[in-house]
Amino acid sequence: MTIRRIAQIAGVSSATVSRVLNGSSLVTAETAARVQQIIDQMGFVPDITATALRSGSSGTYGLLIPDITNPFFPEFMKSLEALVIEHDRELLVATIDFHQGGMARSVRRMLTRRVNGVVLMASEIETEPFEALFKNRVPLVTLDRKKSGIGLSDIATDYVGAMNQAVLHLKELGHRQIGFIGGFQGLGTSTLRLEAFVHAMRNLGLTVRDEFIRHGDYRVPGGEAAMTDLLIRKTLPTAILTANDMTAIGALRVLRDQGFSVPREISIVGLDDIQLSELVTPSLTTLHTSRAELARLVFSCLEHANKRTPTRGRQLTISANLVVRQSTGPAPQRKKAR
Amino acid sequence: MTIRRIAQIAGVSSATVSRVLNGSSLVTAETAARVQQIIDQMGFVPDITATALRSGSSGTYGLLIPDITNPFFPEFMKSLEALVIEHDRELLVATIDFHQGGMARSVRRMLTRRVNGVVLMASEIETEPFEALFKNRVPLVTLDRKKSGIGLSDIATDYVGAMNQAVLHLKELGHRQIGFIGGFQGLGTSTLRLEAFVHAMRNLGLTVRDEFIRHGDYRVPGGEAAMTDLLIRKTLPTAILTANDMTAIGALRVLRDQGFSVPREISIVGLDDIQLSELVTPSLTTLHTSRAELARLVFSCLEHANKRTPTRGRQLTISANLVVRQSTGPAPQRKKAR
DNA sequence: GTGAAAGCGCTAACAA
DNA sequence: TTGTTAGCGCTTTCAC
Repeated sequence: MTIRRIAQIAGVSSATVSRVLNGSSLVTAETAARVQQIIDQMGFVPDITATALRSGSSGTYGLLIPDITNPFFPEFMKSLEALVIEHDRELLVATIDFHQGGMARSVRRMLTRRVNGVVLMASEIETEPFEALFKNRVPLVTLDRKKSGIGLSDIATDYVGAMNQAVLHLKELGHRQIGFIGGFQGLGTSTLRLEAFVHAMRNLGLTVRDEFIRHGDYRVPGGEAAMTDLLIRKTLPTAILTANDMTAIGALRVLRDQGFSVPREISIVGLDDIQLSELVTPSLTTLHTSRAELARLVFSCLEHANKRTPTRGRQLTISANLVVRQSTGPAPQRKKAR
Repeated sequence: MTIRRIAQIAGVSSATVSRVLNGSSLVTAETAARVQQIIDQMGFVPDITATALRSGSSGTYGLLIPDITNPFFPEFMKSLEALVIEHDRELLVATIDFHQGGMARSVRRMLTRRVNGVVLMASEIETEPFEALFKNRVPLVTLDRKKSGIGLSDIATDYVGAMNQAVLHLKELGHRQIGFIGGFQGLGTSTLRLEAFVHAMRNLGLTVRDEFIRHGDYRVPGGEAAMTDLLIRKTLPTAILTANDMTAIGALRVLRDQGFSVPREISIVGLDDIQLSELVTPSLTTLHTSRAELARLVFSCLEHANKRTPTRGRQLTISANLVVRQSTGPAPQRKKAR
């Protein structure tokens, strides 16, 4: 069933059917009604691939996520999908495999489908595969890269503000020896988060001790490994901040398995506030980032860039706020009983 | 940049470029090399929307999921996406909102994009929106509907076998009073799971008591509500099976909050074995279903149906197996100390 | 207000 | 082995 067939049945031209489908005001209400009736009657659904070809635009945005298994991403996707659908666009999701040049392949997939924009939910990237996007004038929205430019927008979380809240909370609970389990070493957002931690500590007059700092992988195993490693030492921090909730949950598991009591002996703070953080035991004190708000910002950057390209992208900021639950408590009374 | 432009530069026809792109053996290695070099050099990526229009097939499969926030689905998606990409196809994901006719809208989205098949990850459906799929000869793969036909395949989990394992496990631990928190009342897979529970109980000579049966919603709140409701009664079951892990986790939370000890006072069994089930405290004894295996079956049904339509779909079965963790233990010694 | 016709980028049947 | 050509379903000038 095509537009022409409908036209034939309705006794009009295909142009008129097209106009009806697109709600053009150039058609008599009468004709429109008649055509629409036939469309409904036949259950006709226009072929959007033809529209895409004709217009050179697929009405699709690409979403590149590193690990769909981290609940943060599905939660975000849900919000973004709702916005995208509401505006009659579509979302093409690709899980990027950091190994084996999966990045280049994902970008190619996006290019071949003629997406109108790409969202990259990772800051740890070789920029090279993305040259292809710029060359093809496909707008890109990134997170925490803090670089914007022609066709390139970025949304950065205010980790400094966030870490300040967390460290202040711990300081008020009497903690002085505070550790940090980060993301990947020396890369993009991981560096940002670590630096924000260091900044907050200094800002509040606390000393950052290198031996209390470890790296993870944004997943549970990384948090476990880092926590295990920290526990080998004689002196322990009384509280630990982490790069994200999954890391914190990994740390929590190791502590539980090794018989430590949280928060009595050690306090843990996550980052993201995924649904899961409320479900673990003890529930996780964490820095909440709004997935819905992030999705809104991402979407507005995409649409902005699609107004008329090439456009200068935007640099936006989003905040994170402390949510106190049960994984933080008063510092244990050891040596410095104060 | 188009195929014709490449042809021009290479001094060949667009047909030849097309052949090179599609790895046709009809081209001299020499010509192919020259053309390929120019393609690489120009960073040319063919427009798949044109191919789709021309061939009438988008190379895309649609995936309809009810709740991307339930970790089961991302875990499944990951496996399915890998398979789909490997075969140079694409996945179009739609979260179906059961309310406000979101189902019909999702189906329409799929139709308009000319997908080559749709996977419906829910059995509780009004069949009506799916008529449109059949009418347009789009193969459909469902779960737990136990109906197959022309262009309709189904993959059913062997809940009877699974529930048998779980009930046997509990029986061996001395449990006799076993309850069940199901999914939605009277719908598709929910009914299947409940019936399987009843079947297993009878099969193992145990009595099913209606007052120990509740319904949930496959999410944490549903499990919480059902558990809360069960706790109002004077007599409690000593063990509870659930329709899925999220429900079990909800039950676990309520028990913890109300000061019950799991598994000392009451045992809980989940279903799915999502990653999370290992992370909660106590870790969840559950019935493991393989996401990877399910994805393989789903994908094979899709490809099968695309060989030559209309084809008779298949009815497949997949098993679930007990994984014992810490949420189940010996029945408490109350009256029948035995 | 409506229709005729060209063409988006690609593929495949046919011709050479 | 390579080229020519028609046309997939749609939108959009340009006529009428």
